[in-house]
Amino acid sequence: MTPPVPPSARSTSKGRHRATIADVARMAEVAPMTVSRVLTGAAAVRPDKVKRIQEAIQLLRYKPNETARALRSQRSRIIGLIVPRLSDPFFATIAHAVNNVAVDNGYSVLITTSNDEEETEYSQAQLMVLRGVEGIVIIPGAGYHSKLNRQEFEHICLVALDKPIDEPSIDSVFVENFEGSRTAVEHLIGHGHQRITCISDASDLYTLSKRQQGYEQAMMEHDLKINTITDCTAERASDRIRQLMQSKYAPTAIFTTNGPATRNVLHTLLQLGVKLPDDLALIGFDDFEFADMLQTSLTVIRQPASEMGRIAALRLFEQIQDDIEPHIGKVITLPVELVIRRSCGCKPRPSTTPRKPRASSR
Amino acid sequence: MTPPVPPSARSTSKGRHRATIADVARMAEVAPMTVSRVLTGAAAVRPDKVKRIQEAIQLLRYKPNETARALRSQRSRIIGLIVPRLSDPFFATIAHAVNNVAVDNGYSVLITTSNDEEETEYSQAQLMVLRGVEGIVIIPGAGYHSKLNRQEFEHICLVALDKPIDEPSIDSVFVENFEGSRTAVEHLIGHGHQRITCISDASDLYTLSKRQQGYEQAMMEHDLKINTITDCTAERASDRIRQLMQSKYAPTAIFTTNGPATRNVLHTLLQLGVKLPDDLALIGFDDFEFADMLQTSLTVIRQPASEMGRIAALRLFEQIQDDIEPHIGKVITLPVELVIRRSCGCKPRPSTTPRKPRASSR
DNA sequence: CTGTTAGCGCCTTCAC
DNA sequence: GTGAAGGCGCTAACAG
Repeated sequence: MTPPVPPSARSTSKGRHRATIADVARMAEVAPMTVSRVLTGAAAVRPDKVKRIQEAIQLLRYKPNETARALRSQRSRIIGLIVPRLSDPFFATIAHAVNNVAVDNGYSVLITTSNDEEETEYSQAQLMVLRGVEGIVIIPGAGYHSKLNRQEFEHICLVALDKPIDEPSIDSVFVENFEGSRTAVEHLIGHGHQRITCISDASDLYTLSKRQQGYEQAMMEHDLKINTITDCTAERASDRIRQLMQSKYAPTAIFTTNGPATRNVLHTLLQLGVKLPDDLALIGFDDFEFADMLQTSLTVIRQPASEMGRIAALRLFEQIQDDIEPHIGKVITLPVELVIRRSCGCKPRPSTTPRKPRASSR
Repeated sequence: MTPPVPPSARSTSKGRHRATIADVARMAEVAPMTVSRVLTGAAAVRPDKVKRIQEAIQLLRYKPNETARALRSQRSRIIGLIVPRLSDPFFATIAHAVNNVAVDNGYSVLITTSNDEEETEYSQAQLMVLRGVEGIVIIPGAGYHSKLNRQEFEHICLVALDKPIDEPSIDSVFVENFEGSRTAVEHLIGHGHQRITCISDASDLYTLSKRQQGYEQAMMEHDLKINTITDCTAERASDRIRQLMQSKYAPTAIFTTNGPATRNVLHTLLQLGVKLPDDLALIGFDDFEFADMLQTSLTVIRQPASEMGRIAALRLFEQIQDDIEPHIGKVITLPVELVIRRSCGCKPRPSTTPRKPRASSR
């Protein structure tokens, strides 16, 4: 039982062409327009014709060509998503959530990674527009001002995530970087610490500086001396931390402002044989898998990664569906959560199952 | 200095329409076709006209509509990528690499997550075809036979990654699941272990069974008794491991066959207060961030995630560019690597920097 | 080298 | 209810 070959079939190196709406119309003996109406439900069609058309669709295995639809209707049903790196679980989790929302809305996602490169981000965003995406969710890369504030993006739906684009009218979704950091540092202060150092890894200026500000606020409110290290990259971490721990103002607690900084610091502390939380207390911004299974389980500020992606995508679809002038400048800020484990000095609660790190969405 | 408005400009709720090739042709006083030739370089055009055309392009900020191009030329310059979950760092790292290859080839990536659901995977793959993707890289979901072996995918370029699609003619990229597992188990045997249990989490049948076979092979070659647990899910892990460790055949070493299994086992061992590697040795299949910073750093089999994505995408582009009948059934198998840390019982090498977990590509 | 014609597959518009 | 004409923006095919 070989399937019937569409009348318009031609053989190419890639095989037969798929059936078109004209093929269906011919087989059902109606006009292409009538088939279109059955497909889209745009207008009523006599039941007997509907039946003939549906039979033809079945027989020919007809499926509408979405590219042609997009060209004709100027609606691609595709959104774009730009992230710095997918190899970062935080961004990847956000991407997962964005995709789920898109699928729920009948949309597909065109994704790209900027690799934190200004030009890549810009050219890929442009390309997405040329491909007709109806909107873009972007996590701007670190270390530059995104060019997506340019005039050419003026009329396309846009939601910035995690960090802002330098243009006040763009909708944005952030977390409480300042408040979360202040909470974390206050927690350390509550444990009696006075010498607390804030350590960043010199990447993302926006989130890191907000978190540093939260640290500074907490310190100032308690009349404590501020000590911030901002260049604790993978290469320099070891030297900087050794130096810090050997200085006469060695801290009794550390607050790290993002995942990489936490990782770099932890690594060096392990090498130095520093025991958490006895020799030193530590709280990091951003949770990660296995944070609860380290030598000393880590107390962290958890960002709602999945929720961030979900909210950003939902906001994008609001823009798309309302058909509004997109750039309202709505800012949504999501709360973060202090997840208390052992590294801050808290005692483990005996009868409670340990807090699991970030769960995947769905 | 406001930019000139294209002659065809109309205002809509989303702002002006962008300039078309006809606008450029009009301004440069040539035929649209000539503009097209300048754009694509398909044929030579007289220098003076080229200049006029390029000026017009600049002035009108003309950019070609890629949807129209795709429709006309039947080449979307888009590939599809289907992964079970992006929240899994292994898949996300692969996705990152696939995207990089795509961008290098001037292509974009339409991504979707199947959430390990047969129907989602199938319908999303279909949708991608309707959107005109020139090929698909797919990581099939666990727990079912992918429907992408259906006739309707017969003529589209396809590369399966990590696990096979039940159709021998589809190109595939795997890792050495069997060999890697045998190596790991032999390593444990080399440490003198005789009672080694193999633990899986009841997810992906293909990779897990290959890895179990590798374990069994190593055990049989050394006349050791095989003991395989296949249902060590997050819910049951705790009971199963307790039970195992208290039985009179309690193992002296464990081999876990994937990341989740490793995680589940580790978690329970921590709760039970089992010390690695003294009370029990452990090797897990699949490396992860922080594997080197756990209570006892973990010895693992590392999969070349980034390389897997890169190779799969390259193979897809070979299919696309060669314009061959796609389904050759080429199988590429990548080697894995035993990363020795502490949990297997090896002594740390003093003067060496610890092996870092999976690095991100680029 | 350049322009004309035609049409990719679909849907908006307007007759009937 | 239904169909014919036309065009979304672009380029293949063919003249010249």
